[in-house]
Amino acid sequence: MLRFAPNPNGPLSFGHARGIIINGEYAREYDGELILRFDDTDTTVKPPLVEAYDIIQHESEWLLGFKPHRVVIASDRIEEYYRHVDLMIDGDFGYVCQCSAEEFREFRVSKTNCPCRKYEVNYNKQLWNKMLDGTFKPGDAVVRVKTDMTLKNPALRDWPALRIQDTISNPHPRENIGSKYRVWPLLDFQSAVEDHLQGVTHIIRGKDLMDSTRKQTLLYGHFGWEYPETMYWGRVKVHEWGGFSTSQMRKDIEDGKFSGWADPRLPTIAGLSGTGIQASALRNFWIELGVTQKDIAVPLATLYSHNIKVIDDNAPRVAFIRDPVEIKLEGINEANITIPTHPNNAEIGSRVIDLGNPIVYIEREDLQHSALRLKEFGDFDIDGKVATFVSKKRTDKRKIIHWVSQNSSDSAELEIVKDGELISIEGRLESHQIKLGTSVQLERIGYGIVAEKNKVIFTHN
RNA sequence: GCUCGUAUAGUGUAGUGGCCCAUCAUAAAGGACUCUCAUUCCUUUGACCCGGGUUCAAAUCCCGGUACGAGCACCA
Repeated sequence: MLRFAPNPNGPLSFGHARGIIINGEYAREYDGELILRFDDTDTTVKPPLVEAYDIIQHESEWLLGFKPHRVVIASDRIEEYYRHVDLMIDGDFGYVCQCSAEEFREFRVSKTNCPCRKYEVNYNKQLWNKMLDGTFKPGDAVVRVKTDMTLKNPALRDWPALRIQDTISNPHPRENIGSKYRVWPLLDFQSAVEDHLQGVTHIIRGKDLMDSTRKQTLLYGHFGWEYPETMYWGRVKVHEWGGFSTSQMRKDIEDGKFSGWADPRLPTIAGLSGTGIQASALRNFWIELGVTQKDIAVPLATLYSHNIKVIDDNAPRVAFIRDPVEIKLEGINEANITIPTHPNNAEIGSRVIDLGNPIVYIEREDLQHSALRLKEFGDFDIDGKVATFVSKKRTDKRKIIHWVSQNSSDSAELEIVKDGELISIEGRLESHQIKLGTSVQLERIGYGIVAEKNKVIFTHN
């Protein structure tokens, strides 16, 4: 029983894909189950985005190739967490602490017990009720787990389990939750209790959560539970992207720097899939990286190479002419020609090029040669804007170029992300009946995805 | 500062004491095929952080060093 637990403060991004894919893959491999859990217990610092709940479920399914077996939403489970606070106070391994964060920090550093620690169970119950009924305001009190203030690792000393949030000013965005609760669990407590309740047996997560494991293991000890088997992965940086965070992207989108979560410049799942990265390429990529604790920096080329393997066999070939120059063909007889859509996959069929009007477009850059071969058509000699037919067969080693006919092409746009900038290239795109969203290969340019009838978004080359 | 963790070719990764003059992928270079600067195929280059120790035997175990990273939030 595994789980992946994102904060729904935005849709999934590249890094989340690792979490869902690795956990999902282990679940699949060992006939286990995968829980998708929304850890939406912060309404102030990283408030959830109400649309994200649905989007994340769809994106998870897309990434995994199957639906998560169970979906759990932490904000639906608050009463359950309260119940465990009662158990914790009754068992005298939890207490209400009224120190400020700064005050407690000093106790943590000096390894001394805070004064709130010594109170009786009954007094703690009273204080806990004051947290719940609103007597205490945010910052006035917090529930702590009793560990040991002399523990070697400072992170583990009497760590905080629940705090008060101002849910009047910052209501939870889910309508049925809203301002219903003022006391909310922190990640370490919520996650620990929920993992036990759901019967999680294995946790695979980032190594930034290593101390979480240790904190939670101490709590499990108090409850008499057995902590799941845990593995960690290290940080992954993609050289071409640098650092990014969901919160920052959210801000940039709100500021209008990006068109939305699906902006092709963003390393979100929506952005990646929109530029033609396939779910199975992402799966192969993350599975290949595996679960090591090393911090790594990977080039995008690795992901692209996986993507090419996925799409090439079925990517129709299409011509797109950048910086097109009109050329008149002399000496041809055919009104149209038929050429294959894919060089090694005949099943994809063929395309018919209309030459009723003997005008074609080629890229300006190719015009510097005086002898050219129009691919799948014939050899031509170029003189100015006129191309004279020489031969159907190849007569020499002249350069082979892609081209489109005027009748069988439309003006179109190729959108490319380069160094974080969105660049639009105008040109002529071969007329086609390709379904939107299909990955194609623009001959001599690279792979792209048909976003609109006359707009292709570049994937990679 | 305290605590925890990691260290194999350019980049990733396999390898848990002898099958290792170290696997695979990717990148780079060269070549074959090809009516695309694509795909496919072949070849080449290229690595066990440093220093000690244990052992008949160490990439693999231990100690120290160094480098890098993470945690010490009333975020997740």
